[in-house]
Amino acid sequence: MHQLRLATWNVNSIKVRITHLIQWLEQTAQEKKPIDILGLQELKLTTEKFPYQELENAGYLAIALGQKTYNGVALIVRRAALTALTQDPETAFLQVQNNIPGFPDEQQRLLSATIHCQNMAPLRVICGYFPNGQAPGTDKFSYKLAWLKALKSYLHTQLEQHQRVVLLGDFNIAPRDEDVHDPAAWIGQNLVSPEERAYFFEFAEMGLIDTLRQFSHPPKTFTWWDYRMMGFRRNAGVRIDHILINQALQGSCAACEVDKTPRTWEQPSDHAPVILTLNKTLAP
DNA sequence: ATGGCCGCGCGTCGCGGA
Repeated sequence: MHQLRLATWNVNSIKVRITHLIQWLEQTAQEKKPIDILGLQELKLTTEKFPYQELENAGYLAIALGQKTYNGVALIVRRAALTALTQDPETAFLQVQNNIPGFPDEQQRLLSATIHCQNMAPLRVICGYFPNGQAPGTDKFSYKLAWLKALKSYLHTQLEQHQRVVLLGDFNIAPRDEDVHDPAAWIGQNLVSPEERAYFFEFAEMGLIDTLRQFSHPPKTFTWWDYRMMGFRRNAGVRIDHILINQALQGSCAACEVDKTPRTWEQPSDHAPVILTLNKTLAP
């Protein structure tokens, strides 16, 4: 294949959603659009309880960083997409980094690894489950801003150390009013506050590109819909799950889409996956 | 219509999510 697909999906409990995940991976493969690299968020279980075996049976290798009940992130990669030298669990994920160096945190929210796929220059993939923040003025909001500040500093060093960087995950930030179904109703809330949005645009100033906005999409393209109030049916959602790439990858960017299919299934996650298609390149 | 959903845990409600 001359293309590589990266995706992000907040599964809202991997234990509950493993069947959906496997089904989605199989379905996308059948459609000749296999997911090669996937970042997961909100595992809601400890690392040792992660369903490594189910994913391996489906042809995927995984690393996970979990905790009981809350948070938790994972990276998975399609074994067939890896190079001959990296096709085993020891070498599929290189330079693995748990959480943000220098930012001690009980909450498991960030996982970085370097991945070597066939006919593709190595990718530094950073998978994040950004704090929700509850509401401006709360302790959780202060924690969110502190986390974002630490992340920004980490991204600076990552961009210096790695040629090709992908930052994907549940950012819990809707960057602009067009990313919110009813901007007036959201004024004063988390996800849309000027402080949170400022970080998103600082990432842009650092050269990180919001890939969905590289392409045209219908108005009201969202990635999360409230379980309540028939949010999905009314398309009352927000766009908070993102895939950002650095400028070295911009020329390889072929498509970015939200896949709403799994959100229509029985007992779905409240988030839909986002998929980025890259044209493969070995050029420096 | 100002509230409606979902997942988790030692739980029969409260918390967190967004």
